[in-house]
Amino acid sequence: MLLLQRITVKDFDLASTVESGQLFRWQKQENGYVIAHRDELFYAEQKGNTLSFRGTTKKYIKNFFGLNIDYAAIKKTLAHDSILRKAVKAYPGIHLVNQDPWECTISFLCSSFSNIKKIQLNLRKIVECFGIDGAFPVPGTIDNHHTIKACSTGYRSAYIFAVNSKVDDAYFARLRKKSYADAKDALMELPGIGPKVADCICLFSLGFTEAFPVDVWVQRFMQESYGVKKEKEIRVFAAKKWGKLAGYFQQYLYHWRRLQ
DNA sequence: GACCAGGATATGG
DNA sequence: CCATATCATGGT
Repeated sequence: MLLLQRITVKDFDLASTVESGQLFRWQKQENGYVIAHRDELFYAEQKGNTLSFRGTTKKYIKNFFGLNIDYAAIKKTLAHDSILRKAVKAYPGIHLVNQDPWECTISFLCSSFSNIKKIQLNLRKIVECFGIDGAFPVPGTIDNHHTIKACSTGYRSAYIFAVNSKVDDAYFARLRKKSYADAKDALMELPGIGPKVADCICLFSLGFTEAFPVDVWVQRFMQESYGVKKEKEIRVFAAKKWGKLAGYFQQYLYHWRRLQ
């Protein structure tokens, strides 16, 4: 309880940001959240415009939660579209989280045809089996196929095992320097990473805000609201309509439509 | 291009 | 208790 540092925030809501399906290693507490990410472990809570935290630095918190991004401007652009306005109004404080690309990759490899509860279970077990002192295992160390399967990852275990030996932190550093299209193409060469998972990694961990992950909920929304049905057409539509802001919109849409 | 497996969890009947 | 749905991908 002691020694909470404070940051004044605006246009930010911790709860909907944490619970909007971008992050998986968190636990809800009475007043806030314990959040684990890569080798960070911190606690955060919010009361009004005050975000309080302990266990990490102010710099990390600001970068992780995108607190220096001008969300008022993003939402203003968004408000031109009456359909999107509803989604944003419902959860006006959602931010995109700036994740570690390695943990993000493993997380979304687990996500295919799964659900948030189960992904959380998978990651909890992976950290138990392969991590050291509760930190997320470093690239190259999720290296036992049998154990990965014992983490309830099912058929995804083969992908996790293969990707573990194909990437490292330097690989992701190189991706950041590429264009969005090139980074996505590179990711899709990895086993188990298709367009959806590649877009999640691009959006949540590599800073490509034009990435527009299309899952069942986003697909439903896009069909209902704009009459675009096919996954590929949806991505083209979103890129044309929203450009660099597409990823922000996706996050509002996903959370809103899922909780309908 | 359509269909299908794989597998654990939660939810609705 | 059983049926169904779930932030997909790769193989046939």
